[in-house]
Amino acid sequence: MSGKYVASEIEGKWQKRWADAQVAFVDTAVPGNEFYMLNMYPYPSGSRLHVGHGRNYILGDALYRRERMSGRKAFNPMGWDAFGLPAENAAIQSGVHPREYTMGNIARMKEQLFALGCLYDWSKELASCDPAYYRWNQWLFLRMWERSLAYRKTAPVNWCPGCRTVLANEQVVDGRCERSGDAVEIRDLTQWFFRVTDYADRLLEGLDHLPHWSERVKTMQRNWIGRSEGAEIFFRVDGLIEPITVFTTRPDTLYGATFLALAPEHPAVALLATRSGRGREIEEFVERVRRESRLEREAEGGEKEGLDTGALALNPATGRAMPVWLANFVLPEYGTGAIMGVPAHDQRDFEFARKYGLSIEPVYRTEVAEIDPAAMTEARPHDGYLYRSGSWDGTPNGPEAVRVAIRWLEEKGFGKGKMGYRLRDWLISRQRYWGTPIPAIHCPVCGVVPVPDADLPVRLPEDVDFRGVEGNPLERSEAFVNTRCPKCGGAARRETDTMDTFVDSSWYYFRFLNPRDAERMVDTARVKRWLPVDQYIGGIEHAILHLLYARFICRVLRDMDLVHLEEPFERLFNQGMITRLNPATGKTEKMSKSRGNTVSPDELIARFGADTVRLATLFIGPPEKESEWSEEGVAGAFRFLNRVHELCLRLQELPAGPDAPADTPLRRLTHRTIARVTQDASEFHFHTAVAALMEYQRGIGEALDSGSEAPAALREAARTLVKLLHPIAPHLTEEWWQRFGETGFLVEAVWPVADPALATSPDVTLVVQVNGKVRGRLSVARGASESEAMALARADERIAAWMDGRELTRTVFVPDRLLNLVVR
RNA sequence: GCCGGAGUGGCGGAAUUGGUAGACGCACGGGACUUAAAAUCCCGAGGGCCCAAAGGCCCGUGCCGGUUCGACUCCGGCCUCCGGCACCA
Repeated sequence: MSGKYVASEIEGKWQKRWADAQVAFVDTAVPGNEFYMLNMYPYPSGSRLHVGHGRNYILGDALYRRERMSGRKAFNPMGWDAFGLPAENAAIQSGVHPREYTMGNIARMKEQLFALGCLYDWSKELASCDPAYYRWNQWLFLRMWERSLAYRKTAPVNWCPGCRTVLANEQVVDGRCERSGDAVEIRDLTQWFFRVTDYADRLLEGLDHLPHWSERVKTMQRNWIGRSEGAEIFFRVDGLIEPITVFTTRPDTLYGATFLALAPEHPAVALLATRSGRGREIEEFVERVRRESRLEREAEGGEKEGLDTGALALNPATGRAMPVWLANFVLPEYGTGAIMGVPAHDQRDFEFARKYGLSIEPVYRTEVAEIDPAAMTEARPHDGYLYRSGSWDGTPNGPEAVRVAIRWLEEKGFGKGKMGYRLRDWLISRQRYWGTPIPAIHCPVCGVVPVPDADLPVRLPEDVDFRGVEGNPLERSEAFVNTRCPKCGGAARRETDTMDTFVDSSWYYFRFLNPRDAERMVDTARVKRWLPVDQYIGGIEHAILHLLYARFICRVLRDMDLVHLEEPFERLFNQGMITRLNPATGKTEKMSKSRGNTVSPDELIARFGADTVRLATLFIGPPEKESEWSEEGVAGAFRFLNRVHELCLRLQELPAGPDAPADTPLRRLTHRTIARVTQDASEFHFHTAVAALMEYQRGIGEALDSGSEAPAALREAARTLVKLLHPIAPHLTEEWWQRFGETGFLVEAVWPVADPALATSPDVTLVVQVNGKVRGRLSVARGASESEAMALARADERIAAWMDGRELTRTVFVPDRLLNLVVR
């Protein structure tokens, strides 16, 4: 081999050897010394593993290698989130079956992972589109159905016209489909849901026990669950048998409630329409509001539209009649779909009342303020204390006022305390082919019947044509749709909805422990031994999608006694995105295929090698933040690896010398570097670890040049350098491990341990300050006393000059750090 | 509006149980090598001021104030940016 660093030669050789040795890398567990790491698994739809997206694989691999070298039994599995819309959309355009498209993408991505030198436990590989995997989605669905955690209902749901399917609320961002960007419409459809709202409190409470998750993600989940404390109040309405129930966070303002407003979708609206003389008007209003897309209806500053139904409700506190209105700003899915209007203290209610001439009655005031409702220009804050509120009068604003109101409501039977949530049930139906078929059968006699366990999996049919097709192709597959009712044996039709792909990803982390198990979904004993996942690495985009669903399904499995844990992921690391200047827009944007500013790793690997790409990616900045990609950074990384290579060539030619494990400057540098790199790598701060290694490389070179270092110290430095650099640049370092005459894989070698006696130097620089300003530096022996330092300081000309003619009033001495002389 | 996070050189960033601000890299300038260039290596550099030079002084971590011998770090009040939620009752 030539003296020059030729990345391709070295990397090809080691990638082949690692691939051959894969089986040996898969460990059996040793309890108490385990490490289970999970990269957010790639989507095959992202057919190119571009550098931006690839950062978490490189990060994950580097951490995995370091953990292995630290003697932990680690495994790093890979699963493919293989179902999804992109594959099906590609099929519609090209006619290629989604399976073929998906498998091609997986193969391509695997090649790129190998090319980057990433080690995964391929024996645990799984893909969600495999019937051996998705049958357990179906099995889980059936268990949830038995427990009423899966159910079917007709409800206004989000419909994406571009994807031609319904979406979960979590997949709607600012009124648009998070995938296609189309404005989402609201349609009344009968769909399958998971009852995630039953778990709202547990999901919320659990966040308090995740100290290793970022505040950012936890806040996002808290906001999404959106719990608010309040009360339900029942209002009797003339002509209705059932009272109308309202949710409010301010039951203490009940005396100020002057109207009720219902969502046009409220179930009582139909009755009100027939009873009042305004049936036609009401129907028209309902129609008009429902035609508005969610985007229009929730738009900020949208005009408040209302219609008086003519019905009257009774305010249980004041005994007065309140008109019942319909209002476009009342949303059917939050609370009860009905509100009580308190115009005096709520800006939205105030505007509505002003527009339609409804009365305004303040119930809070401060000591001084006398309030004239007619003079108000906006709603008043809940300032001061209650008045005009019967027995509640004089109660100051605050939690106590709410408690007083709830106690009164409960005593009188007019209402009760209640929590409100923003979170809604998880809509899992999708009107698409490429997903897990929902295991249900529609029988004209028996109704909706579950598929018996023995008939699982319900497989996707193969005889499907995709090209230019409208709607769900499953509906046109006779072989799939036509079946027999498992109960009565009569002719029946199969459910053609498939599941949201987030169902697949909600439990795959359990499946890595028994990927080929045909007997059960999860292996409870192995889960007990390995879970929770020690370290999860993923992007922030899953903060309230995947990560909320996974926490939910984990709890469901726990309640089924299949797993022991409440939280699946102990540590969560959100790597930041890589941005890059987009030549088309002139702006720095996140790297993505759709924006056309990606950097292909293939090209960079061909030019510089995988080690350079890995180094540049890790060195670019702190991994939790987003960082801008630069070509110059890659060149810098390449230069450094060349310097390492050349240094290793010189170290290789060392003459054999006597062992002299002395305390030398190089040995001190070696052990200080071990301490730094070990610490940095454990915090994912590979960028500072690289900085330490750059200093180390230069330090070893200088030690060599000096000619005075003990050969033993140089030999130690050579091996330490490749060990510490290995997680970051694995190929070059494996090569040098071997050339230095070591045997076995470096990835299986022992991570070096810093000798604390050597990691600290015998001399320290003591800073001398006068009145808090640095005026000099002294080199003293570690542990020097205050009087020794004082003597040295007085002997220093410069310091003496600063003290000259002034009175020393105080000295502050921090051993090994500083001496501060306070003078007057 | 509510909640969370962040503001440090030309740039990416380093340093926080309060103790030398700017490690490491990029870009830049100078030098060595070379016929020359590239590549490589070495040196320099926060801003301002004094000095022939050696060297020295002042200012400086978004802004204002506080605590302290000493503040990027702690406290109070602001400003800006990023992210989440929001006609949510």
